[in-house]
Amino acid sequence: MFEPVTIKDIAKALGLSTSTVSRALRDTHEISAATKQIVLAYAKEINYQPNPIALSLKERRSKSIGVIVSEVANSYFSQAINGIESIAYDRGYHVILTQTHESYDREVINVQHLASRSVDGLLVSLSSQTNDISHLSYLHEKGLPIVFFDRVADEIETHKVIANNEKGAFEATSHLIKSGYKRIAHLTSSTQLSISIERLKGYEGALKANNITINPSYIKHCPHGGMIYEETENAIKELMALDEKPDAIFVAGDRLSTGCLSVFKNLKISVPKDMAIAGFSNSDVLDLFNPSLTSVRQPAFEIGQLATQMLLQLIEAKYPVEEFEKKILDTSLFVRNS
Amino acid sequence: MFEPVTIKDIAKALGLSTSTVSRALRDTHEISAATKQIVLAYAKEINYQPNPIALSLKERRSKSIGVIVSEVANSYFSQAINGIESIAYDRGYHVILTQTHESYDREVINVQHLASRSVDGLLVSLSSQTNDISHLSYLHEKGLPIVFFDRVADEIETHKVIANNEKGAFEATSHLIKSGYKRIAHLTSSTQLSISIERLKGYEGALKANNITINPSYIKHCPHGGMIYEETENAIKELMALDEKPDAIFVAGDRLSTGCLSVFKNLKISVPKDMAIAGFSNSDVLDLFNPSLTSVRQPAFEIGQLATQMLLQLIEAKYPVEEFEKKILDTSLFVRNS
DNA sequence: TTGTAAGCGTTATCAT
DNA sequence: ATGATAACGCTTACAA
Repeated sequence: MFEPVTIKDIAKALGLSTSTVSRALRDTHEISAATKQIVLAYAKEINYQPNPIALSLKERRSKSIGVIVSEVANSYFSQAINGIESIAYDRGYHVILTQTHESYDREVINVQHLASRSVDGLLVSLSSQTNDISHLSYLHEKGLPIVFFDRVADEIETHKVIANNEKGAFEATSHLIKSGYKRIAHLTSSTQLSISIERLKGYEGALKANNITINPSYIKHCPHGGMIYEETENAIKELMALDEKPDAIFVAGDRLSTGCLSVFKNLKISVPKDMAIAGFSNSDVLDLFNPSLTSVRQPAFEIGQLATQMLLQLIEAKYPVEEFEKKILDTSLFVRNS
Repeated sequence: MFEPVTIKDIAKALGLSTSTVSRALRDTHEISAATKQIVLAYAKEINYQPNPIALSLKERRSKSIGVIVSEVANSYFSQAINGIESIAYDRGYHVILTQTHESYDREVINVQHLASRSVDGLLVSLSSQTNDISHLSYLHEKGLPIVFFDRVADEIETHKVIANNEKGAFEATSHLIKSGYKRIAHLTSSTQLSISIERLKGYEGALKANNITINPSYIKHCPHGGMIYEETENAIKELMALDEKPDAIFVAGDRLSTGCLSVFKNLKISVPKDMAIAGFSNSDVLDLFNPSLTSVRQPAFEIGQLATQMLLQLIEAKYPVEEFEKKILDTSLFVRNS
């Protein structure tokens, strides 16, 4: 079974040396047109395919990039991965995909697994549990190109690509305020996540801009970002148990938004009928049909593309890069239309 | 920058030979406990990481599997990929992801790119454009382990994992019939796709079982499976232009189902108000909120897991496998609840 | 128990 | 223009 053809086989069959064959196969000038033709013809005939692993060993690069996300089955990430793959494909890179499921331990393992030189660079969106980023900074200092997207680590000096979370949150919250809501709660994920911090800032900014006092009991954290139903349910139950129930919620995450909607769908406790929800969500299906969500859409595909371009730039840079960029892409607000 | 530590470095530093170091690092018994400790301690100190590429070259395996799907940003596939990744992770394999975007050419390129010995096996769901599978059968004959999932090629003798498409289609169509619909159209993707054929069979079976004549003009193909809005729109317009308009549609695909719903949402032409739609869809968000779709849900995660288990079994088999399995997992029907 | 050497597939360097 | 050789990092006979 599976006996791959090597340069050696071609050399033997044609009575040439491996170096000659190698030269013929690439576009070196130090070879006669005649032998070149013979080699190429024979290589084609027996369908020779170069062994990328041997090449990787020699050139100390694998032509592949590692991607670390929390969940593939999340519209935002699957769209981002689509963007990542599109650029990687064009540039001849493989995409190696890993998930953290929001677990710090798993993130560390994945990073190390990928990084032990089987990957030329890393595209990272941090897990919600991640506080300590030494596993990444260690590699970064060693020279492994890393680009963050979405959930970034400010401590590490490298390229970053994010959505304008603060502005998106500001707009969503402002939209709720303009629509007449006054007691706006904020449902968000883990406290330390960059996206949570930015979105919280936008939420608070909008309240301040409208002279609404920030009510700390209106701000609820779900560290697992909507992955655990009960967590979201409890947060909402607590909000609904308040003396002054909120009349709207700004939700700061994709899974959290749908989680929130399903809690409201199932909830037995009394919920204001005209409760409004605005939240980050990249599910194209959701805002096509769900009438009760105003969604903040992130340009996930573009973020993935841009992050990949930047990573490949770092990987292929001849000299160490000194200037790092933080690209911030605008979100768009999809307002419910009925 | 990035000067990786090798076994050679350790050997030099400790005044040992590379083979001794290599032995110490693994669990060979042909080594003294003393040197072993010294080597392990030093390796840890300088944070030695073995180079997987060198290992791959030596052992002729990369501990990675290639995945070929049409689109990541499709609930079905992202869930399947989640399952794939979960098993691959447990078994220490990397997942290399590629997309065909339903293009045959791209499928061929991806297959070749992955297969040229950088991957130990392939998990394939065919593109809707694929007729000719020689690019796969060639590799399969050469001994590359391949497992198909979802969209399979019956011509190739290997493991396959699919949902019970025929039964799912039968149930969905039957459900429409039981609900009182009589003129049930069928919106499906490319003619040659295994899933299309199976779902068509289930649709026709349900009609026959209920003594309803099959109306060929009720069966519409969208080769791009809902990826091109106009294609879906035209199909539906044609259905709606028929003298005897259908009163229900059974839709045979994930993107096609949402595409169909959005067409109805946008369509200006007259559409029966009580038009019922039942279709394959794996969007958990969709059937949570959309009242107008009865959805056939595939166990995508389990399909991904099972396919990966089977692939790894093939990869790690000591002897060529002769008996191949076709696993068929049941779908479930989510009926609209209002 | 440890070291030497060959080999995995390729390319670069140096001869010829 | 072509061939021999070493090297990429690792493992494994085989020798010592």
